[in-house]
Formats: sequence, structure tokens, C-alpha cells
Amino acid sequence: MTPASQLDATFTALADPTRRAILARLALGEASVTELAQPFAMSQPAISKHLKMLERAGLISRGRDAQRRPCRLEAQPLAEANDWLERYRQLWEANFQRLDALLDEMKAQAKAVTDKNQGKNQGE
Amino acid sequence: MTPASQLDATFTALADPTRRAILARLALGEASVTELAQPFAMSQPAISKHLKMLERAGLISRGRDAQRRPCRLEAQPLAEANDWLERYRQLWEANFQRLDALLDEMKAQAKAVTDKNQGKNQGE
DNA sequence: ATATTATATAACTAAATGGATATGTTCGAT
DNA sequence: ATCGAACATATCCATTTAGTTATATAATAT
Repeated sequence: MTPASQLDATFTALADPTRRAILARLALGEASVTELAQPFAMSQPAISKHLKMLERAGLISRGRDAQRRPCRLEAQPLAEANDWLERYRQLWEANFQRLDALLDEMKAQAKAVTDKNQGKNQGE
Repeated sequence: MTPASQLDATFTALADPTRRAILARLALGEASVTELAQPFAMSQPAISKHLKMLERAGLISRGRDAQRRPCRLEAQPLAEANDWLERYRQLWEANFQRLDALLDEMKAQAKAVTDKNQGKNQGE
């Protein structure tokens, strides 16, 4: 799987609130399909489909315990999604800082104009 | 917009490689629609649709400069997605540590059995 | 006024998603 | 051998997505 398509699959998986809840639950430890389904007002096959998507995306893997198919988190792809966001967060913050700096500059200039026109500082 | 559906929209937006590339480009600063479209082998309306999704998800906003509609990043929803992942990363890592601890324990036990059976330590 | 540039909207298509119900399959229990 | 539990698969449906081409709108340039 190409890195891009891995990210596609990971973010697609994260786009559904049911799947995010399942992942959140699995962050606490393994769970069977029935256990995972229990909180949701949704049929068991619907949950199985979500789990299949999560498995194809590599976000979970499954074992075997009698009839149970315990699911567990696979953290790697999630870490990559996290990395993607982290990598750009720096730039977004830098952008924010530039914007902040610009606003400060505009504000200072406006104030300077006011001061000049009025000959005194009336605050803001 | 509920926090969950904001995350839905954000992760849905991030699930497409074209949109991720657009966001990556915008992390460097504002850009017009044409500029954003230029790297892609895709029609202009296709890009406009991607931008519309990004805008509806609150990930970008648009200004006006003559005929241009410059797009700029809105970092807030991305920060929330980042937070979601960060929040669970801790737990995933904790899981890893538990797994490591378990493996260490099993290995130690296996070694103890070996030692007991053979009366000496042959290493591993 | 008209032509050009930049962008948006409409209408259409194919494929993917998210759900349902119905039916298989697998494995332990009786 | 059969029953029940846990889970998967099949089929169906409505909606969304991602792209297309064709056309409309908005603002500038001539």
C-alpha cells in the first residue's frame, strides 16, 4: 500500500463516528465483536462491516478465541495519520503567528494615526 | 455543528489525497483556485468541488481579490482532529507498553522453565 | 459594449458508503 | 448429532463521492 493510500484508508476510517468510538474502545484493550457492538443502536452486521473496513485499513487485527474474534488496535497507521497532522501543525501555527503579527502591526499603525491626529492617546 | 460531526467532516476532508495536497499547499500561504488546481490532472470544476467540501468542513475560508477567490487555511478544525488523535495516542502507546511487558514476562517465564529443566542457563 | 479571465453551478455517471434483513458458517455445549 | 452463540456473508436500498462536460456568473481589460 502506498503511503498516500494508507492515509486515505486511515482518514476514511476515522471519518465515521461509530468507527472512532470502536477505536476509542479498543484503546482500552481487546474486545469481541459483540462487546464492541453493544453500545450502538445498530445491527451486528453493520458493526461487522465497520470492523472489516478497520481491518482492511490495517487499524485493527483479529485473533481467535473459541467463537469469539477478539479485535485489537494496530497503532502504526494511526501514528502515521498523527504524524501527517503534526507535520503540518507547525506550519499552521507559523501561519497563525504571521497573521497575529500582521494584526498587531495594523493595530499599532491605526493607533499611531489616531495619536497623531488627536495629539494624545485615548486607549482602545 | 456538534463536535462529533465536525470531526466527521474534518476526517472526511482529509481522506482524499487531492484535498490533503491542497491543505498542504495552503499551509504555505494563500492561493487562488487556479493556482491550487495547477498541479492536478483534473478539471477546474473538480477542484472547485473539493474546495467547496473543504469550506463546508470549515478547513478553509475564501476572500475576494478581483476575479480571484483566494483560499486560506482555517487551522482550528485541524487542530481538533490533531487533538483527537493525540488524546488516544497516549492510550495506544500505553497498550504497546502493556504488550511489551507481557512479552517480557512470557519470555522470562519460558526461560525460567528452561533453566529449571536443564539445571543451567544456556542463554537465548 | 464586448471579450477574457477566474470561478461557480448544473446535470450526468460510476463507484463507494452505511444501513437493513436474511442466511451461512464455526465452534463449544448438551 | 444437534443446538445455540458468535460472527460473517449476501443481497438490497438510499445517499454520498468524485469525476466528467457544458454553461453561467463576476470582474477586469479593451
